[in-house]
Amino acid sequence: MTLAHAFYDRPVVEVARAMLGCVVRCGDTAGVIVETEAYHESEPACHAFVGLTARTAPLFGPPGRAYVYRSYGIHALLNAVCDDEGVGAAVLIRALEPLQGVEHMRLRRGLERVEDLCSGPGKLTQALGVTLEHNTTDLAAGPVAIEAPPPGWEDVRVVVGTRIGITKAAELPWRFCVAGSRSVSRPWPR
DNA sequence: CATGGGATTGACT
DNA sequence: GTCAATCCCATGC
Repeated sequence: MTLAHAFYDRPVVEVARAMLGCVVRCGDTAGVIVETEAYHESEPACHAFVGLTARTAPLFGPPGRAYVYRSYGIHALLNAVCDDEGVGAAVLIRALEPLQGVEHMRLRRGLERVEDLCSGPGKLTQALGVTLEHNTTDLAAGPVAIEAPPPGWEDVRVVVGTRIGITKAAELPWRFCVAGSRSVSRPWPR
């Protein structure tokens, strides 16, 4: 069962935390979200900080859509657009624990270790086959879909920390990890 | 129209 | 620990 649009239509920090334990599915591959970060137009680390442009338009669109963009000219990064339409905000999905289609992930990644398949925002898109083509697609309907937590993932313990890889507004505690997961992009903060 | 800088990763010292 | 790869796009002249 995919998450309804209403799930995303609330403050982005709240959604970022609630997305832990949920499932991202694309084709025959799927994984459980174990790390997220929140981004909001009010702070300069968010792409939407510069206002409405061709690039940032998806961020201001209706909640529950995907925002996929190219990072460092190489990687595709997957976000879920949140908050009311007209507000630029999204949750960056930073890491998954592989759930289904592990062999397909290994093929796409060229790696064997399960912990290395989706332990980073650029890694998980490669493992699941998420590309820029999926930008603005509906996360409640697919082809990239987000589903409610499977059994055992409904009430995960959460660790909060500061966001990674940014230079602006780096002090905000808007990074959320599942405590104890070995698939996070970096060791969870203490 | 030219330029600079990333919400990263993997290879290498 | 360091560093290059690589390209879109926001910004400034």
